[in-house]
Amino acid sequence: MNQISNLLEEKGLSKTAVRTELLKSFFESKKSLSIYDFKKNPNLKKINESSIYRNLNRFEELGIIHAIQSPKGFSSYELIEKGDHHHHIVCSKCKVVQCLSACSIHKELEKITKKIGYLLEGHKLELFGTCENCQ
Amino acid sequence: MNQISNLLEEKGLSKTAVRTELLKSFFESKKSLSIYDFKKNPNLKKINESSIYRNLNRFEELGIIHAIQSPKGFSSYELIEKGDHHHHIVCSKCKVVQCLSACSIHKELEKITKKIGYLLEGHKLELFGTCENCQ
DNA sequence: CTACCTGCAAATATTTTGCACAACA
DNA sequence: TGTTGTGCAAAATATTTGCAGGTAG
Repeated sequence: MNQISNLLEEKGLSKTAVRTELLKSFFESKKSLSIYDFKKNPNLKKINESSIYRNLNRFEELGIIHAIQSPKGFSSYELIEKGDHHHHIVCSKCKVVQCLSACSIHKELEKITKKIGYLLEGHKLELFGTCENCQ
Repeated sequence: MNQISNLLEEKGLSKTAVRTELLKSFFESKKSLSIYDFKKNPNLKKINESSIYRNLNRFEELGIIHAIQSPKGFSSYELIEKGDHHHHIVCSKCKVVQCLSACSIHKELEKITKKIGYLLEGHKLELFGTCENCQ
């Protein structure tokens, strides 16, 4: 809980029930969370949606979380953590999203880009395929 | 144009004005297209949005295009292309975009995804770095 | 002719905004 | 006490659906 108070203070946000509950969700579940996850959470289900959206947008501006678009067309959010860089594969049929194990291609890409004089800083990779169930 | 007729026939779709115009857009512009691009296109701007959405969904089910979610929260679509597949690197400073030589990672990604039961159909990779001049 | 396709209008889903009241510092 | 946050209702944006008439094969 101290972690949450500190984070809010560091970012210059006042400590409110909504923000505390939202951040608690993020710290407790390491996966990405959407408005639907918050609406299922008993501690959050009676909080107004606009407050949730407003706070998520604020957290995003302050670099606490970042938004990713789910293939079904709504936003999900996850804590910005340094280090755990990895990618996702999306099933073309059922749209389920699965994490791949830690990214192993960066070194290889670095070699390719060095050849043409570039200094590689980052990359973004999205995979599309068919999952086991849908094949 | 024959390319479009053939594709429609191959997929068992009747040839209509809407489908022809949509596919023409995809073949002409190799970048991903959204509903906004179609509404700007003079040949498509008077076509009803629901027809566009219905056909895009159909094309997607049939494996002609795939949807990607734009970070702004709407869908964009692009042709699923066999063959001339390659990636781009964008310079963080001057924003110049350079093509990389033909993509060499697909086989490797296939191995990774096969391990978790997925049949890989495609991938999208964007690189960010600093070009020779800007370093 | 008959099945499929399209336009229109309405419904649904997701997110944002304005305003009045409430809580924080 | 004054600024900032929240709930509510309505608006804005993105997409889907039902139905009635039109078109392709």
